[in-house]
Amino acid sequence: MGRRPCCEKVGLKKGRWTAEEDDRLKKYILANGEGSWRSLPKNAGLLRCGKSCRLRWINYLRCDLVRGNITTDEENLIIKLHSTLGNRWSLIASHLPGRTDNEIKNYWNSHLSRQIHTIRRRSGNDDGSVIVDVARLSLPPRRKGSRGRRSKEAETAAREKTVYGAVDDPAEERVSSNDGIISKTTDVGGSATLSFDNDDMSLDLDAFLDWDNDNDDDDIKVTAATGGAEVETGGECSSISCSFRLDSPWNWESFVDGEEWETGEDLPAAAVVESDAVISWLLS
DNA sequence: AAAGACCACAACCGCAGTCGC
DNA sequence: GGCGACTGCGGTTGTGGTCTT
Repeated sequence: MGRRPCCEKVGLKKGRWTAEEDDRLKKYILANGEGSWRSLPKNAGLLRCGKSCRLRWINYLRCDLVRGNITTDEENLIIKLHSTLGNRWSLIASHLPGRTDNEIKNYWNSHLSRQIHTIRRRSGNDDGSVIVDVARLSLPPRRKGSRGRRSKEAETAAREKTVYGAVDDPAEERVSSNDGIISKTTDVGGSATLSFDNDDMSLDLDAFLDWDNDNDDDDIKVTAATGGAEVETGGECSSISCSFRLDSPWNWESFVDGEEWETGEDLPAAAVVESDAVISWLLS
């Protein structure tokens, strides 16, 4: 004998909840408490599956939910927790009061994974090595509803609204360590160089230069070098250099071993990319 | 102005773990 | 110990809103 479905499917309503349904469910649970999801719909006078009621309550109607956008702190925490816990959303959610596993899962899938999506298999290379697209890692998430490539104006406007690592003092540079992930914000004129010592890691130089070429205002200039020799385009590179205008706050996320690095300097030898750790984290 | 593309998020579905009989 | 009910979790899908063309 097979498992009985959680509820009789016939005649039950599906899809979006109405305000009246929400009201009924909320009143019932406030009066009778959570639980007994199977019998709840009938008792509350709802033509819904018990699982649907439970989900609606947990993800939307509960009083202790935090409304509003995920903050930068929460985002950093999610990234950190995901690096150690993987897709165990309920466990991750337990560390973020007022946030639900569904909310975090959706946020990850729609915002963070797209940034993480910058890791790609190197085409034509079957040794499992990967490419990290630093340009895309650095771009803020797209706004809802946008499609395809942004217009230059929209791209510039969105970048100006970027809130990554806001810096109060223009001369200040902040570096935060996060289990091998360094988030670096630079908003002072100068340059920064990111070097990869590991052959398994490289930059998608084409994408990076394409992106740079789309910026008319010259707020960021990119040059690239392979083995110390500058190249103009194409291929992959072992290091990049970027110069920043004074009024162009920018954020770098890279994956190094926790050592700070200074504007205008190469990464210290101890701060080479830990490709294995990064790859396993990104692919987890 | 309209159509189509794309994204964010709500909701659904199937599976697995736990509990009680 | 076996079985079914219940619950919770994670993956996936559907829908509505927004933006571009």
